Amino acid sequence: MDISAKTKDDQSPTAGGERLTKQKKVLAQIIDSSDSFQSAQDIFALLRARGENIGLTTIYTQLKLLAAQGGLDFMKSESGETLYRKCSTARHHHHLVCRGCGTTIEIEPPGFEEWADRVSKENHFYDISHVIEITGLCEKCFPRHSKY
Amino acid sequence: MDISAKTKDDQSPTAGGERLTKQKKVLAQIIDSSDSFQSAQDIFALLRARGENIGLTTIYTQLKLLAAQGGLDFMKSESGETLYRKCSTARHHHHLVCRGCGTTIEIEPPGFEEWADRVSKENHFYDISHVIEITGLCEKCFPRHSKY
DNA sequence: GTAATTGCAAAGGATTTGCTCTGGT
DNA sequence: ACCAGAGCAAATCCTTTGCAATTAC
Repeated sequence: MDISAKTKDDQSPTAGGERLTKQKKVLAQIIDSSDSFQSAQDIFALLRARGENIGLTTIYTQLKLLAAQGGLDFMKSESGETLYRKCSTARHHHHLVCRGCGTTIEIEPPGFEEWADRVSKENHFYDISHVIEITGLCEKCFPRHSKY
Repeated sequence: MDISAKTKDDQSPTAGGERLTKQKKVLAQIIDSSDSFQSAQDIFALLRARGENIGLTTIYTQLKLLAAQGGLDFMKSESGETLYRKCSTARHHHHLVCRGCGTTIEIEPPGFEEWADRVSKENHFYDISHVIEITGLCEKCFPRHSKY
């Protein structure tokens, strides 16, 4: 039971170095060449078909990693799969505004940008822009916050 | 191999009869008394804690059934669970508008209303209302749809 | 009595983990 | 050589299915 040498939380920034493997290149290429959302399984199947065999585990690991680093957008499909797509460059924030005192809180609808992109594309709309505005009364401005 | 008698798609309205079981009542009560989204597992745990033991399978079955009949709203959590909540009465539509010719297409951001409710509640905002506006150029109004 | 329903046990499907081997630098 | 990364096998988690026992009507 040697528990001494286990500095598991070695978060040294840009520590030793990240390695550019063949698998990473292939994945990067696939992600980059698609504008739509794909699941790890999708990519796995695609690669098998294409001849190149990369382990499912690796795909899962890399996609998750990339998403965590903010390099990929992701969302859940209705069937339960996690779908990934290259990051939408834009991405701005939206706000929750109190119509009483003007207090503003920054909010981020999960997957909204992606959804908007997709719906727009499905309907053949281009050069998109959007606005989300949620207004309400904050705690201080709300008459009498009995229940809730 | 008797495939004859299988009228599986027996959609006869109020056909033979649906049975009101103890389990269904309990579930209805639980769903009705909560304003937030809960997973089958959540409800299962809740019931165990409360003493009443209803099978997980039954909970899954009923929730899915109710959702299919439109009696429940549902969404996927980030962790992959399906969350259910009693139907929101309100619910209005939003639009995708072409700023060139004004063409309007009705759209429905999946889970947006629920999300807005939740974020608002989390930030202690009440008496909420919101607007979503996506504008763009439809196929006819877009200069030259080269790529995309 | 009879079909609808329950719920255990087991199957399924997505994703993660343990761990050893491989390959990048 | 050294360690990040690959990937097989097995484990997890949520959900569905098979099916015998139960129960509402």
